[in-house]
Amino acid sequence: MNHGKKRHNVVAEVVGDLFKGEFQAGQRLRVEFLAQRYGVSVTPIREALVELSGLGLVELKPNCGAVVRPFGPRQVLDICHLRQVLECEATRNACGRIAPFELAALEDELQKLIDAPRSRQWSADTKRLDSTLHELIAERCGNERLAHEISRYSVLYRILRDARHRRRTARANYSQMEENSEHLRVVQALVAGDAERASDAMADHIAKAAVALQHDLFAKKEIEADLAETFLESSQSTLAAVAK
Amino acid sequence: MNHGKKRHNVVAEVVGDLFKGEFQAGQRLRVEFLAQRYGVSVTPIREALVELSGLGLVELKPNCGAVVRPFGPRQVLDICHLRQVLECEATRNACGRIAPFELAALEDELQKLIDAPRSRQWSADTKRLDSTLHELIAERCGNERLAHEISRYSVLYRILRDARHRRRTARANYSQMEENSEHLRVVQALVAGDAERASDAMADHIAKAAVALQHDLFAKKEIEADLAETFLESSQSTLAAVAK
DNA sequence: CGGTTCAGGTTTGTATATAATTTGGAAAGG
DNA sequence: CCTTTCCAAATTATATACAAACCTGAACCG
Repeated sequence: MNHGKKRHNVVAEVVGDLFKGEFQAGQRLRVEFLAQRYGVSVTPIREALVELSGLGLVELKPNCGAVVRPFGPRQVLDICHLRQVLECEATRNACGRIAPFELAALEDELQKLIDAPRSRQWSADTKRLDSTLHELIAERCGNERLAHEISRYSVLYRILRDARHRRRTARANYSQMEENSEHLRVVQALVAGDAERASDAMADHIAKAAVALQHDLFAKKEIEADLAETFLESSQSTLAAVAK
Repeated sequence: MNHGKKRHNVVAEVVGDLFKGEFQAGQRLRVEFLAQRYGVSVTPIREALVELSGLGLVELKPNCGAVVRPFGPRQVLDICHLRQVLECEATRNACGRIAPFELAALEDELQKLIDAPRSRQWSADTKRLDSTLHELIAERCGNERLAHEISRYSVLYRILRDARHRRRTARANYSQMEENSEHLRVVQALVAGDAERASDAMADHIAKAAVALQHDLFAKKEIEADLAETFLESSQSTLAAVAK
């Protein structure tokens, strides 16, 4: 039943454990240890380590095995930064390549969600529309490779987001409410055919999501200096400069 | 002596064969076939396929093996586009984080190379400075992950560049001559602390390299429409818009 | 104290066996 | 003739055992 997906499962479990802080940075991951931990043989483990190395989560030294790379607030921010760069470019390029009726449908649904009362269903719909919009933009950006990279990062991001969701905080809910408005601004810019404004709206959306992630995943004191705020500000100043 | 690097070798050989057009798009790559072709056992092959999947060169379907993804002018352009996006962001962020004496040394060497006569040594120096500058910018961009992604793409790009070099054309030499001037403009902007100008210079540099690659790697008729020129123009119009 | 050597443990590669799954085509039915 | 169903061969995915190369760390020697 899960034949042919063991490697994938192992990758997901290791990523989860990494994000939960189960592994220390610099720790060596021995294949036999992992095999026993996850209840599979060493073959899928070895392949999973190659994949994790490609994701930049472990370093694979020849003849020396895998060591886990540092993972903390800084790395979460780096991931969000990459996501911002990739998705903004995709948004800029997707502008004009999405049919008006598709945008109209999205705009309609988003508007309804903004006015609708919060509920379990509302939360699920918000999540669904988030995926829909981001995937639509990636799919239509005209660069399959860019779409591929975005999908690579959405894997990481989704795990982070779910980890945050588990520690439901007031801020998380607040952030989810804002999400629909931020998405709406992106869609409206796309409708208007204004690529730069759409990209800026996307940058703003991802920057705000990054800040929320920082606050929810890590205790305040863990956050060095004010990395996250700096990220947001620099993002906004870029916007301001372009908007003239 | 080869121990611990077979997977890496297989990846390099498959990439080379892909770029040489040995494999058709959509073709299934059976592990046993590849094992025989490259003279290794199936384990390194499978691991190499996982890595190639991460590079986006093959698609890995569960229980169905690997199929090669399309590779042609469009894909080369996509690679260059990604490279442009990543390196421009790195350049913008690296601005102000590179010591003046390092920049001065680079500026000096570039200036000398521009004035120097062409020779085998000159060509080697040009290549060396190219790596030095791009690596320096990636290293100092303040985002390890961004640096990691750039390095991933430099692997692909370097193989493409070497493939072009094998088919030495007049255009290739001409393009290499321009390279030093383009690099110089990047360095000068960094010296001036002008992040946007540095990023724009980098965008221009990579766009021109992309166009040269297109013309050297593929016969004119193979190039659908005028993809490459479009890329260059859109890149320049973006620059123009930002420069106002 | 610094460098060398050596043994143990780990990774990497090879070989083989088994289970699960896909695939392609043949047979059956409409 | 076309569609569906089903089976068998091919292939992938996993497990396991083992040999060889290599790193690490510690004892050892100068």
